[in-house]
Amino acid sequence: MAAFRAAIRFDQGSGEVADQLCAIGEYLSLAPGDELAVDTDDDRLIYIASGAAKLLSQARSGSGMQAGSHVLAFQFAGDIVSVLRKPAGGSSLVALSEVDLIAFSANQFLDIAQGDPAVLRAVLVKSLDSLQRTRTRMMHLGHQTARQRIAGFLVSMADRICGCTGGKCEFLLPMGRSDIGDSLGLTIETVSRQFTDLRKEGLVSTPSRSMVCLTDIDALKREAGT
Amino acid sequence: MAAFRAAIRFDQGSGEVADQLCAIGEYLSLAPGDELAVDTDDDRLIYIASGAAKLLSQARSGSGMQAGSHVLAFQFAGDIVSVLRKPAGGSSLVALSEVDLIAFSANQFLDIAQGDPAVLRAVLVKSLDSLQRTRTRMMHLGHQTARQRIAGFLVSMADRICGCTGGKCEFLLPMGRSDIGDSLGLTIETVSRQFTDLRKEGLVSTPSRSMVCLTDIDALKREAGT
DNA sequence: CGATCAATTGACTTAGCTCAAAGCATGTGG
DNA sequence: CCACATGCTTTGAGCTAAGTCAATTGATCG
Repeated sequence: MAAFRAAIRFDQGSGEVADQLCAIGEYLSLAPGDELAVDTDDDRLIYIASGAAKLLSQARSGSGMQAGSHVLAFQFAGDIVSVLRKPAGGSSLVALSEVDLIAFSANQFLDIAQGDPAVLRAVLVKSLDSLQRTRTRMMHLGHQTARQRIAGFLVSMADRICGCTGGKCEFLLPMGRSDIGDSLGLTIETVSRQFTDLRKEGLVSTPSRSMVCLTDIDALKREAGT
Repeated sequence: MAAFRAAIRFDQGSGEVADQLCAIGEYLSLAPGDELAVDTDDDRLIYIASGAAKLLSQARSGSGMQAGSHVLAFQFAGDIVSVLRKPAGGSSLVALSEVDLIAFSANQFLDIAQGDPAVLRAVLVKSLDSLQRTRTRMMHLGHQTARQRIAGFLVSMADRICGCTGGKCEFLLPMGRSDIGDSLGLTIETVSRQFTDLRKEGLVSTPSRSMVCLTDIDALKREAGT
């Protein structure tokens, strides 16, 4: 919870508001594959305390058909995610690893945060940032080749998972090829072929299924054309 | 200015804050093709009072090279747009038609709005909505065919330009094929071919270069697969 | 040590891009 | 008011990157 306070800069505001927020937050743990129970009444704001998750667009079709449930984004510890209720093109959050999170009703959260403009402003700035990142990514999705997308994805994961922005780096990918492809608008096969190419060129190695070693992040950045 | 007050729900707050905001807002008019002068010091929030504009991603490369300046979104009267300064993956706003707008320094705006949580909250909710729309669009960009993108684009323009969400509809597109293609991640030629196909199927007609008549918006929605 | 599911590889198809050549609007000068 | 010039738009003919279908390999777990 201390991390949460830091994340939205409660220190700028009164401790009282923080306490109120803690009171309405639901503290939850998810096992890999678990989906955050959908609340159809209200949008929710989720603070991810630890672990990794994927944010899915909720496909239409009430029952089993999996027609068109796509990965919108991956989320890691420290992220604040908004999960919309069904009618408003709802989304859902599925754990990729063991995940600890705090869930708020968006309305309740805003009602309380309104008592502390600093908190509200911090959340606004965070969401404007998020908007910009998403816009940039959207632009890329429309104009990048498969190779650029994969290179960019790896660079981004290196940064978000182990904080590396240059040189060498090695980490476990919490998601499978299928989720990667889905989030980048590519097929599993194309993802795999790109990995193979990068491997042949010595930019990447994959000792196990989910472990990746990036031997030259700067070269990958160049490949990504970002 | 009255429209602006309504847009961000100043009525919920004190008139005083509205007055303060009006004081720091720059009221500007742009002719078609004009670019909003870039402010390198500070991010800006722009309220579009009338007209249409395109939001561009600022390509790197200081000088003339047009390498990679893409259309991120189209904006119409009533929209609030955030234009980021250079270092932060800057963006820029270019008028498509005669445009009237009000420009704020983001920081100044937030400093004042902080005095009125209701305003801050309204802007936050607007930006969370925007984020969700952008995410949804991003997902589509990754997974839709050219035909679906064009159909979706036309449906969206019908809604935003003349408020039509069904039946027949007729309006002037303020942007050329090139901007359309760019915003959808397609080439001019592909855009044109899709228009031709839709024309042959009687879903669309184009009496002049920039005029379009949609004969069946609902059918287009089905085509868009949204 | 198999059983199972994810990842890889291969062969083939295709949507959309590239390059190139007309067609049409829109605007300008005679 | 008409002829021409310019810049969009449309159309055509390949080409290529990525998707599809199908088979194989390899990892992970009971």
